[in-house]
Amino acid sequence: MGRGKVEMKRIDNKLSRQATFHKRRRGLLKKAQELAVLCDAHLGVLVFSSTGELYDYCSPHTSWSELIQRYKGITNAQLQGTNRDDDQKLLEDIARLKRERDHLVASHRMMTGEDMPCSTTKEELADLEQKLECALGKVREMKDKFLNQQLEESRHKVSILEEKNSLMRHVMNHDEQPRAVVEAELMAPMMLPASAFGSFFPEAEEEGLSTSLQLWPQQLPDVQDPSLQ
Amino acid sequence: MGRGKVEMKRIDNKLSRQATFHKRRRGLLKKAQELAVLCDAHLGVLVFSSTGELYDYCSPHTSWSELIQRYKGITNAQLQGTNRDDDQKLLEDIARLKRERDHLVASHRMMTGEDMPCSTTKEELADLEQKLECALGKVREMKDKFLNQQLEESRHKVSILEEKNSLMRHVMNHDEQPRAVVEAELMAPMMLPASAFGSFFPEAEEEGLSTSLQLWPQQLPDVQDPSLQ
DNA sequence: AACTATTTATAAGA
DNA sequence: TTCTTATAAATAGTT
Repeated sequence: MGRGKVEMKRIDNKLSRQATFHKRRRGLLKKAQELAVLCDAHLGVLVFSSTGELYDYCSPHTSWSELIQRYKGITNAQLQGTNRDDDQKLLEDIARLKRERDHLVASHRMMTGEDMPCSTTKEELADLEQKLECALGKVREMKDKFLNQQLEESRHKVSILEEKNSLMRHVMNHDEQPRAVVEAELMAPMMLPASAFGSFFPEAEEEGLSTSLQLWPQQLPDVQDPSLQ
Repeated sequence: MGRGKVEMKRIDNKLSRQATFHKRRRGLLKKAQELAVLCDAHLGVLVFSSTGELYDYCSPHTSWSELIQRYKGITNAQLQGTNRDDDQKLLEDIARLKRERDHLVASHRMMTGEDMPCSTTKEELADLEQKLECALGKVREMKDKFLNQQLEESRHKVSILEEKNSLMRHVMNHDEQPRAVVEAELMAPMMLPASAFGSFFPEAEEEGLSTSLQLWPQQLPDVQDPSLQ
């Protein structure tokens, strides 16, 4: 329901992903409350944005703890009917996650050309090469954008300084204005965006956003708990 | 969205209330999964009909227990009936593995230039560029080695065939030797390495080595169990 | 369940 | 963000 059909997969562009998240989250919570009101149902919706913000809705006449207790009651009852072995399930989850992790680590090694599995074929190598070229292009584009931004800001700074400079020269040559006024103006701090020499995305510093990625491209993360290896 | 506007209050008629519940419940769960897929959000929807039936949706990359734990963490609410103490350690392991996994996935996205965190600095971009260049170089080197190997083997094959060919010509022109001997020699299979047109590392095929990476550079792995996503 | 006339939701663009 | 608008989707009332 929009200007075009939309493919049901993760939206690549970060900005439109955020925009869509905002709109659809509101839509979802609205529909949830409509369902609760119209049909007198007990329900809850719990949403975390990718940055970890929490949005939720819980229908009238109930509460999250009640919903969760009912949920536990029903799912446990169902589990009891079949396989009552939660611990086993958790252990399986752990095994699966470890496999996933190992897979990702291996992917990373492959991507960096650090370690290629024996079975790699010619086609896979060509494919990998193409992916790396594409990634490199994107990163260079980003770097370029970044440098241009800094250059522009630096030029802005230069022009401000030149202006002050000429004003100063003028004052020194003619000494016509009351000195106090001129000095006050010269002392005023320059207002430049904080990002002039900081990170690529200035807003990140202001809002205290912090992803788990900051350590990146240094190394793969070390695993903290040896028992998990 | 229907034949008429609908007032936002409990539907009195029981039948239409049930019909609406059925339709809107499906709509809600569908929208929930769309939001999760499109925006990569972690979310859950829990619905109880007035007769107590349970319907729920939980997005990939999370689980109800995880959602509830996060909710608890944020709201500080003392929700009960969630986990037994025994499971606590296992759940912590799972949480840690998930964090690791998310970190790796994010690294991969960064590496492919698909998604760069806001906090990326100039230095990190340059570093990433350098890493990608290095990786690209390694992959190209490997491809080169691979092609050269195939070329060499192909040339070897050519030289063997030429030799046989000249032998044949000789026999046909002079017909001096007993035919049986010549034919036996011509029929012998050519002994070429198995890898001539196979994978880069011939020994893999013989020893049945198989890593979990074969699907690589296509995509990040899909997780098989929705409860783990 | 199916069918549509309508209402809603929302994608894209400003 | 927020508004607008063209369009896709959801669904109310009906069969």
